[in-house]
Amino acid sequence: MASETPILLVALDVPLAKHFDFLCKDASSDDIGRLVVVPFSGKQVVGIAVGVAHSSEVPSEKLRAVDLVQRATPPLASDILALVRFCERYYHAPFGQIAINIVPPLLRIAARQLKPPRATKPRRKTATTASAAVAFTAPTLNTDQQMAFDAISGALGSYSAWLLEGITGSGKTEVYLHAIAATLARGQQALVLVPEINLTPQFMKHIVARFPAQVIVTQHSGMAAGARLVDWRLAESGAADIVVGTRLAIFTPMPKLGLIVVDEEHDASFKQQEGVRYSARDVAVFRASTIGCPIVLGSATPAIETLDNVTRGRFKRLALTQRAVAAATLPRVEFIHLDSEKAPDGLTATLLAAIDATIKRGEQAMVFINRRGYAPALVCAACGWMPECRRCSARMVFHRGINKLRCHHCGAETKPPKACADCHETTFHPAGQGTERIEAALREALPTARIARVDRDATRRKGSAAAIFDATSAGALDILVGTQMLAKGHDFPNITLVGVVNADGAVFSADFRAAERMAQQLMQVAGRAGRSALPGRVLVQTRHADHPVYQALQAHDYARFVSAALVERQLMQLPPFTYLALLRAEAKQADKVNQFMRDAQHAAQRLSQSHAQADAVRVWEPVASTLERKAGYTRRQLMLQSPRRTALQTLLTALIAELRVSDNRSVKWVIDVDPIDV
DNA sequence: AGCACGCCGACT
DNA sequence: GTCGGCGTGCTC
Repeated sequence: MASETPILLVALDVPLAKHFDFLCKDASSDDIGRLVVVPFSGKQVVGIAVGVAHSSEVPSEKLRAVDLVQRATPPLASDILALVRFCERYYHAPFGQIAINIVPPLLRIAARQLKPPRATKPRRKTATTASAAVAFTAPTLNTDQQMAFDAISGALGSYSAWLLEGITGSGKTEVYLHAIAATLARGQQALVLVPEINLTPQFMKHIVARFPAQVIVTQHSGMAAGARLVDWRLAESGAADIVVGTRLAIFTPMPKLGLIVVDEEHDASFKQQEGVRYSARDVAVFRASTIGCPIVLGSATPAIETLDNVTRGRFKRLALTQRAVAAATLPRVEFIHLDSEKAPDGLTATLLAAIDATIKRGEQAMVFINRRGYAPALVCAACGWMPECRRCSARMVFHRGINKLRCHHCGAETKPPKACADCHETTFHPAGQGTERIEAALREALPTARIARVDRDATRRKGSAAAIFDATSAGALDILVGTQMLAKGHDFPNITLVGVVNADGAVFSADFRAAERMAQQLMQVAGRAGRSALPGRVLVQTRHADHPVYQALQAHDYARFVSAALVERQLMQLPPFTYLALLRAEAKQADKVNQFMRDAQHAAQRLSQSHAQADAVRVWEPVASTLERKAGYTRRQLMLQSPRRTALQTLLTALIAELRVSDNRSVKWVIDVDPIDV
């Protein structure tokens, strides 16, 4: 319908794959990418302008005027809009839901209050100015590091993708720092993505100390809203030289972006597991390729997909083979066979004796167990009944410190039962071990040892993890017990013993990626031992010492594990030999999800058959999700698999179109492209 | 998604 | 007699 007033096309944070039209008398194409406030469904909501038109298909009586176009601040840069478009196509998520959610929350709120957001004073980080007087000489690079740096710095100015593969302690960070320096010297900005857990004040101190005169900002979800916005602005204006952040930082506007680094690129936290299920690492590769800059993916234990990209020639491999501290040697890995030795409370006498000897020498030990709480279940002594969560298909985890049962999936908390629900007997035993129980057992066996626990429960308070790590560095602690929080990033030269209590469960999981994740974690944890001149030792309690994960660990040969895994993946036609997408659905009533899944499966099969043979997409049977019931919802998933990415994407587009028009209001569903847990 | 409207069950 | 459960319609 023709109209004299221009029409602004606005993307909103709704799960609808469309934009909405609003009247806006002074709209122009300059407004594309601007935040706007519009009346929508009876409320004012924040949207993003995606286009301008002279007329609208929408009947004129329905059209309403925008309340505000936020012109006090710059619109989202066109390369960021292009990044959102890419995610829309690749992850099949509505443009508006992606675009609104990448903007700092404060900007959204400020827009809604119809005020320009408070002007932000550019400021230097306090740590930056404080250390600005300190002259710092960068350490000289060893041969491997120098070759890696030469390759990357020589490639600045156009797209290239590098896997920087180096064992723990081989000095990847030093290569990043040199490459960042070379980028800044060209007048460009650098973006560093790190796993959630690595964005510690210590890590920031490290990078700030190295670039004392530069403006370094951060972007992660835990930041105060004001600081997040200030830092976003500094990045967007070009005033910030370096942005360090977690996965969401990949969407930070940076007009002079010249280098992207993804540290620990294999880390699962780069994949968003709710909402828009993007992989920040993969989006980063796309961003580098479109703006034309190098991307460096660093890891001691690269993802199998990343290694496959090297094989296919998409990424170039740079290997660091020497440990940066010359005297440091690789730790010796030994097994304690749980078949032949008892482990009361999870710890064998052999491991306890080794820990005792270590701390008597004045060195430190670390005990790794990938489970929080005291025991993963409570079991009735008479009949074997175990309390489960009412809303999830999972056992309740016993937390002795607070004397509660807790569901690790929905957060539900109850008191331990007085009597068994089945046989009414009143005696319960804790079954299995968690960090709390291992900590308690260590305190009992080694009463004079100074012990700290590092897991999500023990480090909930801000700064408490940092305090424990500081105390460890200062020698005020003898033993650290914890989950994979221990695996990352920290360099404690006095830790010479690492105990792995029991990782067998993950190694034999139904999820084909669990073994890969455990291999990566164990190599990381083992790397904590012997980072200085003192020799390190890793003791692994297991029943399956011959498993490829453990054999690779012992040989310090991740590539060997990868070879074994690849044979299996090829046999089963799993990634990287095929591409996967999951349709995940949940509903309160099981029959609703079941019906939805059957319909979706049939639709997918029909669509798959209408394509040529070469484009074949395999449609699996719908199955229960790993956690079948979660927070009162029954969950199912349907796997789609194809050797050709385009075939899979074509089918997904067609399938989603059908699901969107079909009547399934009571079912919540989402597409997960390149899922990391299946 | 969020919200309103609308029609059927157990209770202040 | 109502409060409230969630089915479905719609949002420019």
